[in-house]
Amino acid sequence: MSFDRALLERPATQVAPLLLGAVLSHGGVSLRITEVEAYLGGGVDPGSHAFRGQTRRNASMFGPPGRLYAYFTYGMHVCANVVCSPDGEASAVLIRGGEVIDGLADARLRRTSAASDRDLARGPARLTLALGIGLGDDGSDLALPPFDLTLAAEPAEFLTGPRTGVSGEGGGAEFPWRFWMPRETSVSPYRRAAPRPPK
DNA sequence: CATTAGATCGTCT
DNA sequence: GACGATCTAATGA
Repeated sequence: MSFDRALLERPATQVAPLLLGAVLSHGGVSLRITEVEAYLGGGVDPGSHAFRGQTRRNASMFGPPGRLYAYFTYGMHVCANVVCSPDGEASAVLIRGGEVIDGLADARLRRTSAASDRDLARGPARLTLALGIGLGDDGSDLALPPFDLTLAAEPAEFLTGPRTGVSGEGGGAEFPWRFWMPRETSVSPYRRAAPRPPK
């Protein structure tokens, strides 16, 4: 197989740095992952979809590691996670950014609004679009076609900070679970969670 | 570069 | 009924 599944049987916070530099392929496009965020289960992570236990949407997070957790948000976007932790325990790593290294033509066709090649997969929703990942792919095994995930041979150098777009308790400095590779232009710009209007 | 508004709908309370 | 693990286009410095 394309990756050691046992490596993913750990909490997402430990798996996240291992995914930096890994290559994810789907839909004729391959990209080198440069930015991720970790989300835990067990009720310890207020920013996680699994914070209040299992629901229909987050069921994949509770499944075996090495599968895809894809969800729909903001009425129009799909985001992709790599499921971590043993079967029955929920945690996942959100893939936030990457550099397209193969299938540039296909990626451009799906991302007609991208201003430049570096924007093709810069941001979680842009990334799923570039790869052609949809809700129907939720639960797919990333080690099997049409997917492939190959971890980097050498551990990547990385930086950490607060997670992007997470509001409430999970958005603070107590959860510095965003991981990215320094000097990579495909890392998405940090955005604070949108504050709700004054009344 | 920075900030802002608007789009848009499934999910959970 | 409110709120998103967001993006794009538009505007101003």
